Amino acid sequence: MVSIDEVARLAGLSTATVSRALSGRGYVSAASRERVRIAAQQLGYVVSSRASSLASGRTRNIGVVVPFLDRWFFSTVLSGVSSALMRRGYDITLYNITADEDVRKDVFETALRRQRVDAVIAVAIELDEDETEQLLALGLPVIAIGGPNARLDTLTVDDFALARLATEHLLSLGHTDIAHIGANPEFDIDFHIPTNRRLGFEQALADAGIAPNPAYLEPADFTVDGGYRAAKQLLGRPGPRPTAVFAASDEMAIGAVLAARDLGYRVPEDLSVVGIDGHELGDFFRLTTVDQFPLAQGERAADAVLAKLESSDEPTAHGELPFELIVRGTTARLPKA
Amino acid sequence: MVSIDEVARLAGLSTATVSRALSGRGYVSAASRERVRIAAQQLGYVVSSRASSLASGRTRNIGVVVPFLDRWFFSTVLSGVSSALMRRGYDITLYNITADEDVRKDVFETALRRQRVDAVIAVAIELDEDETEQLLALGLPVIAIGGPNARLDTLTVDDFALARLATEHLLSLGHTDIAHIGANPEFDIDFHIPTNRRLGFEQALADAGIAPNPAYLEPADFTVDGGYRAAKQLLGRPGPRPTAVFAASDEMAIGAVLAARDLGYRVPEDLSVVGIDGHELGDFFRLTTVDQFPLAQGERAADAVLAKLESSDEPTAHGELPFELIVRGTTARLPKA
DNA sequence: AGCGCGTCTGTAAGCGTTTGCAGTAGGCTC
DNA sequence: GAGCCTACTGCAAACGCTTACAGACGCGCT
Repeated sequence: MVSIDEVARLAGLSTATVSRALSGRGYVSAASRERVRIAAQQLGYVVSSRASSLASGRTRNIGVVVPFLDRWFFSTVLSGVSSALMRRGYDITLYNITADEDVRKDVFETALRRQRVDAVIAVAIELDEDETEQLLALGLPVIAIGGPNARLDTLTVDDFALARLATEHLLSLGHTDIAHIGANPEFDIDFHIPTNRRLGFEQALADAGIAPNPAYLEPADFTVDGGYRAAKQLLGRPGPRPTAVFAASDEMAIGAVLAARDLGYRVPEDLSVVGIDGHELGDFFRLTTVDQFPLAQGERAADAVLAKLESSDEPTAHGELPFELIVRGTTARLPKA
Repeated sequence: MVSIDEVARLAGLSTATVSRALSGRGYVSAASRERVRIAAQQLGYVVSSRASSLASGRTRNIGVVVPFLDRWFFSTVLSGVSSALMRRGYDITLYNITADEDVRKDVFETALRRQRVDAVIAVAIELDEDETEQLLALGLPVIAIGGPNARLDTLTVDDFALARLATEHLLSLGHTDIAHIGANPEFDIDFHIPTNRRLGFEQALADAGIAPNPAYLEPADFTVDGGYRAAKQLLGRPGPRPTAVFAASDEMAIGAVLAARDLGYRVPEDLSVVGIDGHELGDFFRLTTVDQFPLAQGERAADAVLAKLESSDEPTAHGELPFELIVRGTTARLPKA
């Protein structure tokens, strides 16, 4: 491995000047800068992050904490984070909080404290008091995406508003018998996203003067399969059936579309379906959805964390993330009886 | 940040002994070990990876190079890598090779050379000569998954055999008019996976004495949509139509199933469909597939790289990855005319 | 001419660990 | 009792950078 001394020797300068030239800190004459550049290039020198970070306290590395790697939403956010950070010359190290409690504990108590990262991005993690405290105690800039947390700088999408928008879209098409696939009202107290979407849904109905129908609330687990089963229940039960379904995720919405088809209902003629997310398969299924631009969420989080890193005083505040109704082919006007 | 000196003071020992006690290297009496444990625990001490890696040359961090983060296969492999490594106390830093040539160049020329990682896992990257050279020049253990590379230790799944197995499954059900959705024979010279799958398919047909029918070869881009379009072409064209389709990925197979349904063909009665991968949605669609266990691939790569790290002489050799035919509901016996 | 200032450079002291080496103590063998 | 070995410990020198500090120089000012 070639070290900074060799570059200094070849450039005929001290290591201090080489360091300054390469990092862009402090005064270096244009001539020296150029000689350093050439020498470094010639030797194929790359600064050792080990030594550099020990000496400077900066690692040029951001920790990203995610609950899942193999689910579309999270890997898409991660992809956004990654592309924004790599562009700026930062590396990213990954902390995958799994269901395993020991691993999770280890991440907060040990892994994140190894001084490997300059800052942390937490993606859609429901953090308890202790974990929030531990993140804060790192003394590093932290940005959380989703799951509002009063003590952390958070980028959130307004799930309540998202759900209301999706529901209002159905209402504006004349639907009044609208079902919701999503949170289980009995079990979702601790997990905000599904709950907020359900509440937004209910608010939209209330605003339209429609009383909530408990039979039109079907819990599901945010998978295609879950959405499929839920929709089958909603549509297959004897008695009145909904003319529209608002699913709390695109994957469930896709499941609902497939369930409707399997039961012989046409989408959107017999059933309108709207989802949330902006899933990559949405286009294929012509799914109407409220896109929350997960790739852009990742990029914004990366930008925000770098901004905090560069000027720690900046009051990053709590950012609101954009969303947009994308009307495609799975929703239509309620036919006149 | 509490340092090793404070632990040493509290334990009444030298920093050297503390270091040895915590790392488990060299002689330390049981009593000292215990005192160190307690002192470290009490102070909440965590070794600084900055200092530790500078002094020891070990980072306890593995670099993982992936071409995509937001595609199911890659994020699943990554998930496997991550869980296996975290379990062993390793961190993982991510290098996402995007389409952007500059980023790709930067990863190989700079990012990987920052001494941030002890070893590298390259997932399904088609490496050219230079890149292979650069990986080797790192002087680190490297494991590649997929894309056989004679100069690197590689874990490969035998795509040729996979494809042959899938095809033989269809043959054994009595099908002879079998179409393939996958590689474009004209453009796939540089990308081995699709090509090998096509060749395996053709070999199986040849072994069964069936002449390849160029009209039954439909290129597609490995997405659901691509599979859908390809299947529509295959089934919609006037003239003879295939009774079975072998798609080179599950996502394309799912597209094919949906296309068949949309055209009014029943699966599997009118058309059998088999895919490759073991995609998470395969179960939902009752898709017959050849599973290649991507999660396990990631875990195996992680184990292999750690094994190389621990005993560098071990001849890891070129490992073959397992695969298995999973027969579900999209394939059936060819009905007697 | 003398002064202050901005620019540039080098010297050397860290940064927080790990580890080679030397030293001690105790137990064995002869 | 000498000699050797093993188990344990501490001292201090790395590891490869960054940066505070100080010195040197040229410039414009008084």
